[in-house]
Amino acid sequence: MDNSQNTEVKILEAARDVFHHKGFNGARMQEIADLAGINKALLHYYYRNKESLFERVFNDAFSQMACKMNEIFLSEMTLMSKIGIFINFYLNFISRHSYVVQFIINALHDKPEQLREVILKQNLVPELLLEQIGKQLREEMDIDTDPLHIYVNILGLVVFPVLAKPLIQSMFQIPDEKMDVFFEQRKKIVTTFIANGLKGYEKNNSLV
Amino acid sequence: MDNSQNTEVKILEAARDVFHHKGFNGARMQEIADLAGINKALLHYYYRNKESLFERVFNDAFSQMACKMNEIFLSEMTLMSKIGIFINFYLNFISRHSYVVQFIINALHDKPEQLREVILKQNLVPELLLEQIGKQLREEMDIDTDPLHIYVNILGLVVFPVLAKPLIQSMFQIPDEKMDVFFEQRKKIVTTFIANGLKGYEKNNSLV
DNA sequence: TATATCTTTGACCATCCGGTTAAACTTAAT
DNA sequence: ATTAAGTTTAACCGGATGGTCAAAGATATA
Repeated sequence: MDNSQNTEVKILEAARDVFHHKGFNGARMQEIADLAGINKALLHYYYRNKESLFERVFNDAFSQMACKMNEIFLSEMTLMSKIGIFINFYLNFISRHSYVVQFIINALHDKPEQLREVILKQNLVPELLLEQIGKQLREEMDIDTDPLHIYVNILGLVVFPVLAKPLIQSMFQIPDEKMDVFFEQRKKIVTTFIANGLKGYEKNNSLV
Repeated sequence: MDNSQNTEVKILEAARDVFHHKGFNGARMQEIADLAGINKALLHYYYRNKESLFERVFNDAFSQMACKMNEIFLSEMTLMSKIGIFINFYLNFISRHSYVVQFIINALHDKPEQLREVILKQNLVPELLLEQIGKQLREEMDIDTDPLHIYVNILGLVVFPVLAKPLIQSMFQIPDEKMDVFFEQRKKIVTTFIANGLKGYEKNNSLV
């Protein structure tokens, strides 16, 4: 029994590594088995097939990200504090797990219907999150606009550079060390950029 | 001769479609041949192997995007005009070619070294672009900050929602029609968000 | 018409890859 | 000790896939 749990953990960790880095089509069951230090048949003993293993990995990755966002944006703080914390947490987190977001986005791009079910099973109620952001925009900053746009703006400023890191590096020939500095700088840069960007939506200046 | 040019075009169009939608690992040479209406062996007659065909498709996609960006940001206009035009052009363009950016980003993520060479062969001098943006920030808006951050901010606000479209739709259960509206709204939203965000970088307020 | 070159095809090959099977091993309960 | 259930393995299978080859068809040249 003890050993079996251990095996499952090893499988999950190996599958996570391989799927995150190579996606569904690029991943090989053999490679996952090798990385977990087990037989390929044992992989199919624990997970019926590649798809079910992939779904499990996706579920874990997605819930991890979504829960953290919920935790931050549904907590008891100023909206601007939340945004600051989110930016810092996220830019730190992805310096170590830069592929997770791309993995999620690609997975959802490849099999939208299949994974939509996986997402819905998690009962995350993300509408609450938007409601909460909308409420705080109104009450704390006198801004009455679609909170989804604001949320997407924040995500875009934080997440995009991570997704596009290889693109940016290739285009502008930036070495790895300078990219670390770049991401560290963004913590401040993005925070003030958002703070100032929001001022455009104040009530007498609203777009909607 | 005439027919051979025709064949090459058909191959390129088919390869583009398949690679853009399914990536390198998801694409099948047979599918490309079928879509082009030719034999699979003929594919290898024109392009030695999958990799070389992929490189060609990547090169075309990348140069198309990069040239358009260069064209806009190196033209003779106010920086804010350029940004406005870029936002409008881009949000229109990707409503029809939503997968191109993701294709480029994924390709560069999968084979950074290999494709870096492809990029360098194009002699795009993107440093000029940053220089030009930096100059206009200084002269037109009295902003003295790293133009790369600004450029990435703009790209993030415009490109990220496109990349994350399936993610956003799944999370918030937004139907296709509403997403069209959403992207149309962003033209205004992003423009003012950037305009206001930039104000935070005015000289006596600079971060660097 | 004969010849050389370029284009296209059908058939084929080696390998990879997801998945299966039957048997062996381990463990805990009786 | 026997049995039953859970765990692990080696060997194997069938189909998919990237790639090749020799020959046939088309085209232009002399």
